[in-house]
Amino acid sequence: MDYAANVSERRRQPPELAISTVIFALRGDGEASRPTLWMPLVRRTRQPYQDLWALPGGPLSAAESLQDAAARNLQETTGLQPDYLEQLYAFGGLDRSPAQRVVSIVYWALVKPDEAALAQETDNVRWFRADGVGQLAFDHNQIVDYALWRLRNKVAYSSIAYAFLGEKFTLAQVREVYEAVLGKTLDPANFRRQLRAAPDIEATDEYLQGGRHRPPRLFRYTGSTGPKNGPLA
Amino acid sequence: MDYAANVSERRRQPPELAISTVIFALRGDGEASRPTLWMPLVRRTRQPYQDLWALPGGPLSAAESLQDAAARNLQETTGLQPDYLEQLYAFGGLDRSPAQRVVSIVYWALVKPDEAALAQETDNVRWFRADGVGQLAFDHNQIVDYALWRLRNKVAYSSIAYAFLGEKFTLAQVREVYEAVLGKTLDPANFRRQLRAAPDIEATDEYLQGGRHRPPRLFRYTGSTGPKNGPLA
DNA sequence: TGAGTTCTGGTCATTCTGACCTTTACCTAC
DNA sequence: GTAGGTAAAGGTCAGAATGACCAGAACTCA
Repeated sequence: MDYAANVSERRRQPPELAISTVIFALRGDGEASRPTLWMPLVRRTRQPYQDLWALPGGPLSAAESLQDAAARNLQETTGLQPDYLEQLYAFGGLDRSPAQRVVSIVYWALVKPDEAALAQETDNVRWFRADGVGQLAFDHNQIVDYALWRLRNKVAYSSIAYAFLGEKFTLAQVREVYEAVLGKTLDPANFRRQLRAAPDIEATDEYLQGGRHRPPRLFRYTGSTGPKNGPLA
Repeated sequence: MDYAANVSERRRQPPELAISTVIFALRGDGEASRPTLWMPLVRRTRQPYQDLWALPGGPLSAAESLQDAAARNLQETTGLQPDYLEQLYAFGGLDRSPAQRVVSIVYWALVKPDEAALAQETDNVRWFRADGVGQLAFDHNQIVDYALWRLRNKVAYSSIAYAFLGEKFTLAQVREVYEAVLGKTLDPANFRRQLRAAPDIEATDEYLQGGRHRPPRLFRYTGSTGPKNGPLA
């Protein structure tokens, strides 16, 4: 009965529009192991779901595009300005939020290591491993799962891996991105062969010093960054 | 000045939420040639863009999910109940509609030939070739282009082609779907080899009679229909 | 009966892929 | 300084997948 009352109550008001973003970055775990996927979350300071962690987001201002709203909100809540920002999905189930019905248009973003290092951790903003976020507010666990699914798919057929890397990188670093995202190890020699055949990866004449082994050559990505499959491209 | 006034006017009101759908079906062109992609459009009976053709759509009712809203609206405007219905994109540019700002969550659908044959053509609903829709209302040309892009991509790596076909079909009919969508001819023998290697295509012991050539065997698709990559799957 | 059509199965060369090996070049420990 | 460890870098090899093409089978129509 309470449920039916809630439903008919909601029926009177138009759904509210909100923007949220799932942000991915690659971070070295400890010192020894390989880098893994991380994402920043914000703590809810109000009901509902007070004190639970949630995706950064907020209402859509009337005078900005969806993408602009996502970028601005990201900047305000986490201080991040990602190089890669793309629409993920519009979530509009009836019971996503207990009181007012909310339709969330969710974006997903990839940030480079230097950008991720700048991001301040505050009491209400904390980075989590993507595979260990715990229970989140609203349906945000479902959203994170879907974003991970999209990321894993897209990394396999697209060139988004370089959105995780700086201007110059070794081929082993590219491989670490793939390994972290796909969750499996790849043969270094075969991986290298494929990348050397790719048209938009250019060898520099610099080498990365400091490892306890033969110094690897640095490469540069000359393809276009950012999402290329949107309706605007 | 007028423009600035419009913008500040819009700024006061929250954006309106609407649902639209791009519907694809395969139809035999004339008699001789191959089937091509078609889509139903509805005539605008009000301003803005009165008398122009537009995608079927309407406002989001407060008590139904996005997908349900798309399916219901589709049924009401075109009489169609597609087997395949998937979210395409959320369009939220500032100037999509001249007066009130509208955020449209767009779905795309694939219908089988028997379903498409049922669809009534009225004065305000007409089928168009997908590559010759002319000028549409709002930003619907851009939306159609994007839907076509998605369809062409997805047909290449997914099994959505069978959403265009009935229960039993010849391998040549499957090839015609690919050829119509991709816009190029495919080698019949090589195409057949690939389909025979696919796990979820099953040969029946029936043959299609009536052609002026050797009767082709009928096959059945045993995989799951409908979108499988959504956040709910 | 022969011509025309598509169905169906096959060959062949090329490319792509995964598994694995060898040499190179650095670092560190002795 | 020398030996051993490590990853870089390039290569081989067999099997799978792909594209181009050929030939017989099975129907209809003239």
